[in-house]
Amino acid sequence: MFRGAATINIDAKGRIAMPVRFRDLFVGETESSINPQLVITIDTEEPCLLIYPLIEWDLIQKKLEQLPSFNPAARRIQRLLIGHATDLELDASGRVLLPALLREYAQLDKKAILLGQGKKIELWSEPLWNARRETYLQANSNTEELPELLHQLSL
Amino acid sequence: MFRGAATINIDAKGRIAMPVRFRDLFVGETESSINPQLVITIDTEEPCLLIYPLIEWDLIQKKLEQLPSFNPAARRIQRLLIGHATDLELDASGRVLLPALLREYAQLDKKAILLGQGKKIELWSEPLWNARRETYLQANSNTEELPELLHQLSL
DNA sequence: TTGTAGGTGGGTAAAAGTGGGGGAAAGTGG
DNA sequence: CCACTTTCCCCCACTTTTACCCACCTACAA
Repeated sequence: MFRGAATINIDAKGRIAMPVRFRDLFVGETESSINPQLVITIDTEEPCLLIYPLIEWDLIQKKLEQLPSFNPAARRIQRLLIGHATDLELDASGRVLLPALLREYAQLDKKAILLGQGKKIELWSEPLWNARRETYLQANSNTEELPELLHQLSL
Repeated sequence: MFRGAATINIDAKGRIAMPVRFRDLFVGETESSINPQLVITIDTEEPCLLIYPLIEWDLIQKKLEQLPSFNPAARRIQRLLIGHATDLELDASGRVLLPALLREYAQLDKKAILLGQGKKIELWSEPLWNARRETYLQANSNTEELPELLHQLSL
């Protein structure tokens, strides 16, 4: 289960080093490869990237493929998510090369933030995340907009 | 169950020593580690931090992850709470290093207050807590604003 | 006073993160 | 099919961070 934030640098080649505490959660269960395997794709609602362990992504893609083909919203989600999903492997020193297209989508250059989010990790450009975080913090929960589920939640 | 307040110092490295009477409540039940394990994250409504025993936090994170992914209010809570949640372990002398990002969020420097709050402990910067406490004390409960549940409460 | 336990400060070795050179592999064009 | 270019992977070296350890201080009780 992923959680927590980490600031990371993207090097001149467009690589990121996965923090150690996240690495174990990517362990590849395929016999073909020893290295941890992951899938990276875009978030359709925010300018950030989503990183899943390969096993998790497979389940999600299956669910996505079962959506009705003639529903436009479903097609949108399928094309965006599955269409941008890229297989990656951590190299010997725990790094991956981010595809140029995805790097561009999330406006990643030098400084970035990894946000653990349960089944996945989100990858944000640092300035974009800081801005997002600010607006989140200033908006004290509008309780009227919250789903019923949240009302029952006691932290 | 946590209760009561404790004043503590933050040392030059950003560490706090967990008071002994709180330590037992963090006992790690994982086989991987002997040391007490805890999770620390931010409070979304106040500039303070929340400290949970790992076991408790896992339950909360599970509930948070079940919220619908396409609901903005749910995403906000997930990103803020799970995104800032960090695993920590008490070291041999019962101390933990507070992540720099969280220290900054709660404006912690030298003097701090730990507030036992049932399932969790709150960590406040001392001046911020004193100010908060003042406003709480001056605002004698406006009984008309109290939710129905509170009216039925007999102390 | 002395012993013990909780709290504090800081040195240091090990681990994690970062940058970059060079060779292999893949892709491209003639 | 070969030559050339470009991408990317592996490796090494350096810097920074962090976990671990030890020593001391202080308060309280025997």
